[in-house]
Amino acid sequence: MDRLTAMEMFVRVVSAKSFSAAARQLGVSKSVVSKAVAELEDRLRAQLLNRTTRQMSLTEVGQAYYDRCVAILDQVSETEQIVTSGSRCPRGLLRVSAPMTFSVLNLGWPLSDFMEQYPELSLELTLNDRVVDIVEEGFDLAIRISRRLKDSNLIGVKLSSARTVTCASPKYLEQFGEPQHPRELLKHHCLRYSNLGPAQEWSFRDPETGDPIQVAVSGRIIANNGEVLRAAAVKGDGIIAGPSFLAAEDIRQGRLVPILKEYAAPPFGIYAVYPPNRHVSAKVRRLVDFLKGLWGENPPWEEACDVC
Amino acid sequence: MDRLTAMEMFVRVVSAKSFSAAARQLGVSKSVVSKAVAELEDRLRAQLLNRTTRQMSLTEVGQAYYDRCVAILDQVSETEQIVTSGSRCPRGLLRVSAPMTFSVLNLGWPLSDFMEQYPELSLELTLNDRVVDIVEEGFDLAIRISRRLKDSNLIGVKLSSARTVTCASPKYLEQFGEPQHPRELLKHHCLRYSNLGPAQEWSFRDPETGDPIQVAVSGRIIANNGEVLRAAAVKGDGIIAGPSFLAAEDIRQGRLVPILKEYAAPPFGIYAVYPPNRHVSAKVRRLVDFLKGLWGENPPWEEACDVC
DNA sequence: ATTGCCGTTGCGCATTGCGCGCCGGTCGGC
DNA sequence: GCCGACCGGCGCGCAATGCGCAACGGCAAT
Repeated sequence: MDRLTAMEMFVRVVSAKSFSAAARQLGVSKSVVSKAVAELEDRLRAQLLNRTTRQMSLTEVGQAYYDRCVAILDQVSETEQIVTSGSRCPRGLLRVSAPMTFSVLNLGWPLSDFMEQYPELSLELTLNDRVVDIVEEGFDLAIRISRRLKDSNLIGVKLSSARTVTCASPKYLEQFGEPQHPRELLKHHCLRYSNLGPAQEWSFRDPETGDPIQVAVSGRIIANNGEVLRAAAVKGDGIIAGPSFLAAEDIRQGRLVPILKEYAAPPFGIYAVYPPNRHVSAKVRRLVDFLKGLWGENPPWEEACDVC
Repeated sequence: MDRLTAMEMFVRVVSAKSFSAAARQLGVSKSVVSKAVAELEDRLRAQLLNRTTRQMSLTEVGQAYYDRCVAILDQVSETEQIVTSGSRCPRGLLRVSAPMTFSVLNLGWPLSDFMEQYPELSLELTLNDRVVDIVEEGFDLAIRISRRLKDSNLIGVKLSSARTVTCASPKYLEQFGEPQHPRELLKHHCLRYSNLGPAQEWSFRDPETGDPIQVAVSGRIIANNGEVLRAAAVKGDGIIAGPSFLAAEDIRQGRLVPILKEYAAPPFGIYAVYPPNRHVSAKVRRLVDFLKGLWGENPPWEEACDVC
């Protein structure tokens, strides 16, 4: 018999001053209550209750045990309360890993709104363009931007999508001409992003055959930060192939002009990724839901790129 | 699965940082440990542990739960310690009911010795010649002096025996003559004890046939206290038929002389009586053992009466 | 004397308990 | 780079414990 259940039954018996009444209150047969108390007494090798047929009284050890049982049961229920509450209402610390550029542009204000909803929640947002080991480093959630989730033992939820937009400033295009085919990029100044690995190949797709086109571009500027490259592109330093969310505002304002639009590679996904735990905490679930509702399949950055 | 056992397993897993190690330490199969933790997580609807194949880490709620589990388990084991210790070593309050006269004469010093052995024990000795309801009034133990224990739902242990000794002072016998047969008591001043009920019959036994002889004695002094009657007898006020332990010292000193010795009724028992609990506490067990060893079947009062 | 309620106990049945063995996966040693 | 050891999880078969039901003895009130 479960020891805590036996304690609960014993406490009930004492407070009800009756085995039968306790059994009724607990919704079990009285034999269960009787056996529970007898089992406690056997384990403790002590008499807890003096049974007269007509009434019962606590022995001295029974009284001491009763007091402590009440304390223990209180503590247990308080503990379960605290722990269980975390599965209903977001609370505690939420550790999120997210890519740098995307988050700076799109995650700041929304997260602030999210946090306002849950006063008991703390957020630790770690911006990093590395692919972090989410469980090893103790993150609750990561936001990944990639064409395909390869880490199969993680749960990935698609939040939205984006695509790579190739563009340059009007001034640059005026000066160097607008390429009409990806291969022409070889003769252009391309602003390269170093985080994707040493091999700097830009991906396109043939609009007729659908075949991928890889172009090993070159250029004098390489950075591991999209914002820097974007600023360089706006300034007219070269052509940038960056995510739509990075270029959207500049395109909307006319500072950058999309090129090679018909050769655009398929869009990639923006995912929320978390460990495949059987019990997803409320804080993670709520944040994922929040992010899903935030952008959907027609996020603002895509809209901005479409209208061009 | 027992909730406390599951907590213990969880705590073990955390401290060992491994399910397998915890299982080995606890002497169970690892599937049990795995299921115990999984069951905890299911009940709490929360993830307690982040499992990587190679190592595991506590989640935030897991850490909080772990801390509280340790506290709860400490409290439980401390409680069991305290309660169980009472079944090994006498402690707490020992409530004893005992007859007045016998205890004043024979229980004082021995009980003092007994108490010296157990510093953690307290004694509440209630002297009373009533037949108390031992469980109703909350006594741990009662000492009963009677020919036969009739309260069958109590456990009775024979500690020793005594008998009724009929005697008078030499001066009384000189003045009124020594009766040679119980029936002659009808013509004597008999000092009567009122606690045995309204019918005042003294019991004897025919030494040849073994038949009981009942004599409805009379006399001008009735008391519910043996000491008073003994004092009266010593003073020469009449014949007393009292327990051997009451008269022993006076007989030894010659202040009282036994009479009608061959008509003496069979001895009666001195019993320790306690409720028929399945778990007899150490304090009761030890006191019973102590009292049994104290007198045995040849108590000092019997010796004193035999030599006469 | 009878009735009703008490706590306990035996019984039958269903549930859960356990250990065992296997699986996918990861890491260390050679 | 490959193999073996170990990890945690899971399904299986068997045994143990769980439960409710009903009967029992005891006691108090009627």
